[in-house]
Amino acid sequence: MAVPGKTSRRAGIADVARLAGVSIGTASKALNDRGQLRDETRARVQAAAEQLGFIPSSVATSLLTGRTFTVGLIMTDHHGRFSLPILHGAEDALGWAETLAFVCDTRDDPIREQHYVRSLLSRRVDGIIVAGRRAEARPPLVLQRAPVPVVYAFARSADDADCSVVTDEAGGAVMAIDHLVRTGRRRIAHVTGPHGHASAIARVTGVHESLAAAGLSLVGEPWYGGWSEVWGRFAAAALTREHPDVDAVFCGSDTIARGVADGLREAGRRVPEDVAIVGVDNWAPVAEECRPPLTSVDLNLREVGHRAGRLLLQAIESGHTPGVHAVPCQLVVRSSSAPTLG
Amino acid sequence: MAVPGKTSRRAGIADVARLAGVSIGTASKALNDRGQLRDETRARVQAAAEQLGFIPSSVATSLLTGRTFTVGLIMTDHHGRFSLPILHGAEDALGWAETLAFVCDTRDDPIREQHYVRSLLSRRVDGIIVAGRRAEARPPLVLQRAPVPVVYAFARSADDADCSVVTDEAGGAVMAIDHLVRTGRRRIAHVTGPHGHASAIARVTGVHESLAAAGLSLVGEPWYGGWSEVWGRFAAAALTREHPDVDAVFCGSDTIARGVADGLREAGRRVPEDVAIVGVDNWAPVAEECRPPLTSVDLNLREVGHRAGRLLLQAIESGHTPGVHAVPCQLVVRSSSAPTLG
DNA sequence: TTGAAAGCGCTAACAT
DNA sequence: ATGTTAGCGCTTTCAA
Repeated sequence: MAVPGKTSRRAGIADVARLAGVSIGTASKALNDRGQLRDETRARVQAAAEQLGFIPSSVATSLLTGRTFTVGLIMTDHHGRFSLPILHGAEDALGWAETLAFVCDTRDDPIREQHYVRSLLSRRVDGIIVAGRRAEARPPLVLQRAPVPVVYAFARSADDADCSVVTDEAGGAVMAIDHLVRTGRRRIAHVTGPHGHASAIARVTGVHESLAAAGLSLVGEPWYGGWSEVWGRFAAAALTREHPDVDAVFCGSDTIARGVADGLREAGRRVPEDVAIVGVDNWAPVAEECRPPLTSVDLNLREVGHRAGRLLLQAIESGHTPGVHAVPCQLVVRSSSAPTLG
Repeated sequence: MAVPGKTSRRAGIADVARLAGVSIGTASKALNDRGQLRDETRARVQAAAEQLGFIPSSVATSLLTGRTFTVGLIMTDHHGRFSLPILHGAEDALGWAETLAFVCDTRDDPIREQHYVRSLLSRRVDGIIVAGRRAEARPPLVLQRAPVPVVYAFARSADDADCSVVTDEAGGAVMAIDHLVRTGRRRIAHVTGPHGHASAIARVTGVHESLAAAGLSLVGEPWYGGWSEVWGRFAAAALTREHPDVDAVFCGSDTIARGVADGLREAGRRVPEDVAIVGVDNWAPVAEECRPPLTSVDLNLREVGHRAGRLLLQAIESGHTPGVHAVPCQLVVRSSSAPTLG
């Protein structure tokens, strides 16, 4: 009995043609449903292809057509909290293996990035998606005069002639505040990440805007600190001391929010009865394990990736769509912001 | 002024040759440092290539040589907690853009997997890495008679003639227990995930083995439950009730461990003074935010990926290395298991 | 030292 | 309805 499952050489279209007793050109037509062929011939060729386990080489057709149906996906955050959803969204848009993505983790190192870009260009990718790590704009990719479409996702390009897809961070903050106001909260505080961080700034803007529209104002100043739980706990303790009447806290991240939840509980406040909490990221491992589970603003990164993928395909096929495209956030309500019981 | 940075068509070697005033063959030799050429000619060609921003097409050379310097990376867990470190390790092994990886997220769907495999084969990848989601063996990939090397990472192939790289789960448990015993703990309990889960089973085996070697035995039976914090909190409460003299808990995951830490604290036990805790995964967002920060068994997934990448390259270049290759775990000590103070 | 030509696997235009 | 041929961009003999 022969060794199953392996042949020494991969079957090419020439082998298929030979087995089917036709010319290579005829085989090509039969396999691609083109030209005028007798049904019997078509069937015979397809049977031969089947029998040989023939899978056409896309490298040959790429050479021919100039299109590879591959894209590069450059990611800069190696923990993948932001890049992965973007990747998944992009995969959706790229049609599940129609177009395949080379994933390149640059670890935020420009040298490595340049290295990867060159490698991608040499592989003749049809386009490149750059998935950023933060809300700040990033310098555009250095393409060596190669006319390859690029779409920036999450972190927009500093050059507005480029095409970028971002989340509407300020809009997310507006959603959070509106939700709190609509569920009866009036004394709302804001605990967030480092001063000067673009995401923090955008959210603070949204917070003020939304509160002003409701005729309210923030309890105290925004509390700037870090993105950690320990900062959240610390802030909660200080907050209840300085503003005992606070009835809601909007946090710049789920991690901070979880810290705030623990801090409030330990300060004797009930969540959500006494104080409601809303976070940002809707990051399951944090939002769902929080006590109580966290209402959170989802950044819709998957949709950002999907949009980026679609814009990239469009750029490849019809043309460039410059500008910054904002994807709205989405509020996911859990127990931490249930309406006040009273 | 001309539009900068873009040319309508990509420069090919023919353009370089024309600009340098040599034949295509000569240009090729000059650019690849082959053959016998006058230094001046070589320099002239390289200058021309530089000027045109020429980047050789690897699709042409792939067609020629049959090697694409690409691999497929199939991942099955879309949150990426396991796949991402594997990807990073593999990237290291694949030489930072020397060989590029197509990332395929199958969402654990066999149909999608088959789809991706076909797509990868048509792109003539040199090999495939399959990054599994759990410790259980998985059915081997269905390759349509294509002689493409495959390495399974984390979840081994059910066929032992395949090449798999896994973590030494039992060994990791041994490390945890040894650490606890060496730091003076004697009454050790084990709280883990679902009964029947392969990872849980392997760790329990290691636990018993290691305790027996130290002349000890487990406090009670292993506590099987879920992988969540809430299970950890529940287990901690029950554990302190049933075995008040427990002085250490080894947990099947960091998430469980964090729950246990909170549960113990709320039951009035001090961690690590009264009870030490060790988790598994060394997952930063959990291990570092835990109160106190968690000692944890690192699964070394990055090394698993690295090893898988190296084995794949080896399979491509020299030959197949069948069998299951185990990568040892590594204990990362933090405060939750500091030696007893008394 | 350089140029010319064949060929990698495939498609498409043209010939039969 | 089927076969033949040129050529995608490049490397590599072989000839000059």
